[in-house]
Amino acid sequence: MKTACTSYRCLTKELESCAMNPELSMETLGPLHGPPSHEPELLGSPSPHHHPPGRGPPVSAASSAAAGALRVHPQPPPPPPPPGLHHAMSMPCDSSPPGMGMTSTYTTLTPLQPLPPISTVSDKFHHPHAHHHPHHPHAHHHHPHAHPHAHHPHHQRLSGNVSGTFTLMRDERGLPAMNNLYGPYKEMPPMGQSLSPLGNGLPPLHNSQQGLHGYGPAAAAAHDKMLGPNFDAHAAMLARGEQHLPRGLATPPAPMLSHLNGMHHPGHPQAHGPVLAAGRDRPPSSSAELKRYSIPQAIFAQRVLCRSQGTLSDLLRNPKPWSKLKSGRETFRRMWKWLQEPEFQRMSALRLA
DNA sequence: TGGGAGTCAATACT
DNA sequence: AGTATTGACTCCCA
Repeated sequence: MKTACTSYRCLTKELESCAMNPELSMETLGPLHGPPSHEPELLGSPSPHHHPPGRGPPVSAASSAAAGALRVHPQPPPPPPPPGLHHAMSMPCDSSPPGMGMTSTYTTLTPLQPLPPISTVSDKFHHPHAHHHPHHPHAHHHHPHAHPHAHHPHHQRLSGNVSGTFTLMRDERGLPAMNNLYGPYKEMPPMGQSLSPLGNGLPPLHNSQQGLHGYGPAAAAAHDKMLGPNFDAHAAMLARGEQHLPRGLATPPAPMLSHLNGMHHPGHPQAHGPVLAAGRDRPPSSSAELKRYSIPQAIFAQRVLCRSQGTLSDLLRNPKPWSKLKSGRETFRRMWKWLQEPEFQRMSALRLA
């Protein structure tokens, strides 16, 4: 795949240029310094670039798993999103022009539009109309890396305050149709729970507030330590962090989420006390959450993260320390943004598939 | 040029 | 059907 210019990378760049502004504020996020994300978005080009690989013989799972586990290092928390950003996310992947975001969906609920690149979205958040073209949502977009290099311009920061977290919120009411939205996914839990597929592990926080609490100092302390454990974790952190963290602290409590995935990292104490506090009970792992809601990794990966199922699976199982992440941070950002959105939007996004 | 990071797509496994 | 694993590939940086 990636060979030709058709490769998604190439595409990505192009898109990027067009599409978005990624930035998101991760910059704001502090630790993250985010690179500008460039989001790749999808274009759907399914070209078969890839080679046929031959897969080797099966490897023992155990060993693999172990290996994966090792990878994780404790890291500093992902940068929490800037406080202002809340809403940003909407459609991550699509190449829709800026300006359009799921947001519109918000209103209309039209679901299925592909999400525009996060960055884009984020910025756009303000504009509620998303008109995305219907790209094929499914097109495989494979866009590879977000290019870290791109620099982005400044975007404005979003200020919203949507509580991104999983609260169930507003949606409840707003969504009469919720069921529909969720339709595809089996049981939706009662509201109150966190929906995030990612499972932030957080307890149902209803607002980020709660979560944030935890973030305080401990988090800061933890800060460079590890992040996490997982994808979720990162995302979660981002998500939450943003809201309450003092700006100064931009750091989110990374650790908190450690086990989200179900992984425990013994090594890390969860210093994150408070954070966890919220969830002390052990928040569900992301994976668990996904399962809970019956959201397939493939769907989430594609729709929200613009990545392949395998990539998501790997991220969840083998999280890397934030500090080690480079362009891969973009993926987390996406997640973060997604988290920031109102649930129903989140669901809508997923539903596309 | 080599290595690391990130991702994909195929495939194995549940 | 969904998830985990893995080889291959691109891009970036030292």
